[in-house]
Parts: sequence; structure tokens; C-alpha cells
Amino acid sequence: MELIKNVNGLNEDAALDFYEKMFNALADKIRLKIMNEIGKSPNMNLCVCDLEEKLELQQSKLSYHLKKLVDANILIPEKHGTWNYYRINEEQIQVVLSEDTCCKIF
Amino acid sequence: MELIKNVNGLNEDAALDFYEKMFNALADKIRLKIMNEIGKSPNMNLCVCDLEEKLELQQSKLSYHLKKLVDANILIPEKHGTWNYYRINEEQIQVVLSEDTCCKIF
DNA sequence: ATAATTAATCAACTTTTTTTGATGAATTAA
DNA sequence: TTAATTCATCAAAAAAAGTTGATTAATTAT
Repeated sequence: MELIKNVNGLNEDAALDFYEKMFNALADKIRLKIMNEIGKSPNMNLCVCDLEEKLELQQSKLSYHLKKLVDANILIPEKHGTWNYYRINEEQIQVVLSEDTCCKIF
Repeated sequence: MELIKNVNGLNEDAALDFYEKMFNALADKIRLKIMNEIGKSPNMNLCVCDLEEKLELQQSKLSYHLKKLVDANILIPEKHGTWNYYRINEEQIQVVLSEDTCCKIF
């Protein structure tokens, strides 16, 4: 049983890097809460100031965690004037998680 | 859209802890390689000394990472004489990963 | 009984990750 | 133009995770 298969034509080592990065991005309570809040939001996106309120976290801490999720291509940033909105990259999420799991977490 | 649903009747906070722990256990190249090697093995289990050889890692380092996977209930340890065998807890894995993803990683 | 093998655990150390408060750039409002 | 808001980035500090080599216990082989 071969376990680690290519992810979009990556070699085995790059695939390991990919999964490590994806799991790592999701392996944090704050970041899971960010995903959860965005998923719950009416437009499926939130700006930093929304999250600041909802999660009661300071801005620089939020930026740090948002960056991690963007770097893993799990969140997509969108600038609207002074506001930076973030939405979930469902395609990327679904590479790693089942729809069922996806529904439970996000 | 409610994202974080109960995992086996856990409340939301406990569910977050659960996923954080699971993703964290999987968010490491060495641990992914361990899973991969066990999945490839004929009996679907390997002892520490097998892994030592296959992954060229020192014993104490392996024990450290194996413990992380056991603590997350992703690996199940089985003692046979002096040998400690580890096998994958597929049930637990499937709580978090889709069969498709599962096939690609493990 | 003695020696060798297997593997968990420990403490010291190193490395990585996260937090914190401050600064500055860009945009909007007055 | 000036003041206020939004948010990324930075450096320093704190916290967490991972590594290393040694010790120990249990089992197996001689």
C-alpha cells in the first residue's frame, strides 16, 4: 500500500512539505477559530477588525495567524479600501480534508 | 453555515482541542514518514528498530515522535516481547481525513 | 548468571513558534 | 490639511517543540 502519492505532480518530498504545511496551518486553536468565524459569516469573508472583535484578539496577533493561513493558501486576502478581507480557499481545504470533516470543522 | 460541529458529543471547545491535536500530530515530516512506512509495511505495523533503519533516525528521536502519534490516538502500540510495534488507527485518521486524502498521504 | 538487544524516559540544550508593543504606510473622514 | 482608522511588519521577549546523549527497565540469547 503506497501511502504518499503525488499532490498535483509533486514528488514525494514536496508532497510531504505540502501536507506538513497544510496540517501545521490548521494545528492551532486560534487559526481554527478564524476559519470557523469566516465560515459562519454572511458573506463568507471577514476583515481583520471583524475578527478582532469576534475573537477578542489584538490586531498584530491576528495578522500573524492570518499570514500563516494565507501562506498555506488556505485563506485568500482581498483588499477593499482600507479593509483587508479574508475568505476561505475551499479548493485547497478539500485537497486535505473530506467534505464530512470539512463540514464539522469549517 | 456552522463549521465546528461536535466530534463524538464533545462541546465546541473540546472539538477545537481535538482537531488542534490531530492536525498537530500530522504536521511534521518525520511523523508523516513514520505513518507512510507503517502503511507500506507488509503487516501494517513496524517496531521502533524497523523505523530506526528505514528512516535512519536515532531511537530516542523516534520514541519522541511515536509518542506524539500515540497521544493523538493515531498510532496504536502493541508490545511483543522486547519489541514495540505500532500500527495505524485508521478509524481515528478517518475522522479527520477523507478516504481520498487518506490514500494520498497514508 | 551474564551479556546483548529493544525501547521508554529524562534533563540539558537548541530551534522554532508565538506573543507583545511599537512603528509606519495607506486609506478615509472631518 | 489634519486627524482617525485599518492593518502589515518589525524586533525583542516568552513559550513551546524538537534534538541529543545518557540512563534505565525489560526481555531475549548465550
